[in-house]
Amino acid sequence: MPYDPSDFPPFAVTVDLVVLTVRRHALCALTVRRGEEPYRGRWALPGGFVRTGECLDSAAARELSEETGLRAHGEGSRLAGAHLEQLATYGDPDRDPRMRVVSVAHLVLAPDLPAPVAGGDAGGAEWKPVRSLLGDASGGPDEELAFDHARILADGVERARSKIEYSSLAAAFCPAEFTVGELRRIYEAVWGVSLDPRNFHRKVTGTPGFLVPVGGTTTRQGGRPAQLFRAGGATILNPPMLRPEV
Amino acid sequence: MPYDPSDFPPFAVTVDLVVLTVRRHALCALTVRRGEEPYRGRWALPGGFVRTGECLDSAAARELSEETGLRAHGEGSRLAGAHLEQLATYGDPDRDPRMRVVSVAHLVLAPDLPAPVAGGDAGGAEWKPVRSLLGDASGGPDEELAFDHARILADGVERARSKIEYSSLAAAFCPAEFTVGELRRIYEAVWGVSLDPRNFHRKVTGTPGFLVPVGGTTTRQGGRPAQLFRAGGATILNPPMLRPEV
DNA sequence: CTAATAGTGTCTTTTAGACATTATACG
DNA sequence: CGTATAATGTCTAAAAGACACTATTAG
Repeated sequence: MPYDPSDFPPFAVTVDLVVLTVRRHALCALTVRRGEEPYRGRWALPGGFVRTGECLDSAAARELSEETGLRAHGEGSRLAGAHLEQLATYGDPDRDPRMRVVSVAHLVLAPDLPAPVAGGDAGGAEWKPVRSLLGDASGGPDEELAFDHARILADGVERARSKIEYSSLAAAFCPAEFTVGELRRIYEAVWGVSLDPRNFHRKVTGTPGFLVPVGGTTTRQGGRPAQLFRAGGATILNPPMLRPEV
Repeated sequence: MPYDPSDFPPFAVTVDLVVLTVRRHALCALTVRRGEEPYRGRWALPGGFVRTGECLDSAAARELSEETGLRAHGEGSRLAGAHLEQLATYGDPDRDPRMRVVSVAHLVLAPDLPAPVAGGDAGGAEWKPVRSLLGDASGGPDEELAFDHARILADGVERARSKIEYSSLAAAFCPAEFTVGELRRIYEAVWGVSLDPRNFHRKVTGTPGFLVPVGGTTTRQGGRPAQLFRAGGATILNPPMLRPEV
């Protein structure tokens, strides 16, 4: 088929970010308040246009940095910073009432940030518990996100929940050094379940390459001091750590 | 941020299809020969522009139907036809030398089609073994795909390989009614391994909702007649069927 | 008959889940 | 001291892997 510019309809391409973290035992997503119509005053996912000459991942990393100051790294690397990966693309013709916008959503897993989020071009940014944005078995959401962002967020949360089963990505929610108990509380918050601390300890310390002891100990949680670990090089967990059925 | 049309650079949005099937014990992908520059005469993945007013999945289903005559159905349903899901989006600025094109790749898992593929606007369509398109441990590819389609294909193959571990999607490669042995040969072809027929039989027949006996038997492969099954309603396999390590 | 595939069963090893016990901090 | 968390160990049940054996077809 010919690539005559008159052949194709004009599209705007944006990146939207599902930025997840665990704060106070709850899975939270980064939201920004919209300053413009439509959906003025409503909460939305951070995002923006892809620029000319910019690839999709760079646009997502740039938006992330603008909104949070986090530096992202891709699927393979294990440096400090947040994990970033492409999530899915949303392009229903009427998802934006003004024009045809195709949004390439990205998923970011970030450690709990010390400073509350700020900056960027958004009116205000806030961590909100996922349950208040999406609702759960006991009720609907407290606040409806703008556009189709509730669906994007739901897809991102499901991706995160399923991906920590088969990979060591849960460590992306932790600071560079963390304890087994802190990692377990990540799993519990993301899955919304309770895990047996002893079986969890055996599982993660027995999986080669998942955790690397770093030598020190800490007593952040009170009680007996815990060993500190950092994330190992392994990215695939085999056998996986499966979610409890119920 | 304002959505002034002058603010965003113009993009073309296409869908590309990774259509996989298993033919003669080999995982194969659908390719079309390019009739235009660039990459004239090279093999490429089927695809085309997303039309105004058309959502991404519809565009992919339309392209699939035009290229193969297959009717697609989404992730949930289990009707006759092929499985279609979004794979990933590729938008590097220089992936197409003529203009900025963002391609939303989709993955299709199809049963072995009786008729060789034809039709559509492509010069010719052909099933090609994935190993000849991507190469393997023993060597590089026999033919280089156009654009970044080798990477897209590789991502689609990896998605298929990993998804049949945790879901009953392998049945999408089979006709409506199939035997346990046929399903096993699907796994063997997709993963490129040999599986123990007895353990495989125990695993798949012992997973509730995976296979539903349909009553008849067949002797397609020679030997003792095998029971016929159809895909059950279960989409998630728990525990999963993990790939052998080596 | 042999060859090929289907289907069932048995044994061993690994892993998950439930839970006891000890260790080391804090107040 | 009691309480909280960490870390290790023990027992059992479930599942995976290796493999013997029988069943039913084609030729």
